[in-house]
Amino acid sequence: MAGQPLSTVDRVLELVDLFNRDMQLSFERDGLTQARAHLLWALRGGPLTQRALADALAVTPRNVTGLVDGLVAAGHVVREPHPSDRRAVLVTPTPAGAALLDTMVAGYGELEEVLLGAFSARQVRDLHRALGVMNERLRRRIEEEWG
Amino acid sequence: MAGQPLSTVDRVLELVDLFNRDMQLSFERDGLTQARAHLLWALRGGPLTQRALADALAVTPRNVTGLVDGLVAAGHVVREPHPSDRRAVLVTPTPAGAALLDTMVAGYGELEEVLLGAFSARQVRDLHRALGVMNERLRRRIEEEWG
DNA sequence: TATTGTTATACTCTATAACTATA
DNA sequence: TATAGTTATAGAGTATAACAATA
Repeated sequence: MAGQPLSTVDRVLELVDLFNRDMQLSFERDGLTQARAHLLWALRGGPLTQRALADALAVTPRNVTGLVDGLVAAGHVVREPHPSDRRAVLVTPTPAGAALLDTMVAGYGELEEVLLGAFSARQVRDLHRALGVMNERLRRRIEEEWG
Repeated sequence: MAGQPLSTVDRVLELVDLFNRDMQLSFERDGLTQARAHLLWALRGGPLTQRALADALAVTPRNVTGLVDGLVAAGHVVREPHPSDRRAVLVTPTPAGAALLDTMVAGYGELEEVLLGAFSARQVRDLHRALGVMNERLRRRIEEEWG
């Protein structure tokens, strides 16, 4: 293992690991677990019902109940009645939660800077395209192999 | 959000998501959870003590005990006495576990094929280098920001 | 009837702390 | 004393199944 040159996929895997580590550390600093941060992130476009959150997070409704409970207890979100469907609740960030979302968005921009800082515009464009192609292939492979 | 062009970091994040999804599906097909697959993967270079596994997986020794228990019950690994240290155990793949490792290695090669298939040698080289630079920066950022 | 969210229950992964057997 | 691994205990995330309220 040691001393062997890394394959390109190794480097992608390494990037995945580093990403996860960095993000988890960020979330912990903000008092969020990864799962709760993920849910909060899903609200950056506006309030969602728990059902919509379950779909967005690819997780069961029961699971969303627990995550929202935690975020409510921490003061990051509130449950509000849905205006037209009395079965549903809308999960909405509190001001504190919205501020946290802002810092997440900012950290996101900073990450872009860190990762792409010293590349030329052309290199960034090529990388952007290559990543798009890889994503598309991986998506197709998942579709074909796992339905 | 919808319709907006994806930034390069968005594409990296998307790749991370797809990777995790694909791998988790593979592991489930092989009867492995993600954590157990990770441990088994760490054994691809040969047997390790549980202490070494705890370090490799960045996890507590107690946790390794549980994961090894599960893999032993499933017949993927065995605990063997360490030849020179009677406190330690060596975790070794069974033939079944080794076969599983082989399929993991093969799937890895296939992934390389899927992801890089239609790129030119030069494009792959550029991508390889870019990923190396990004990894290095992310590693440094983590080091600086989180110690 | 179908859907939204909850209660009940269980399993996996993770952590800390106390302990045993060895080094 | 220090290290390898286990037992004890606890908490978070996840799932399925049964249920109530509403559509």
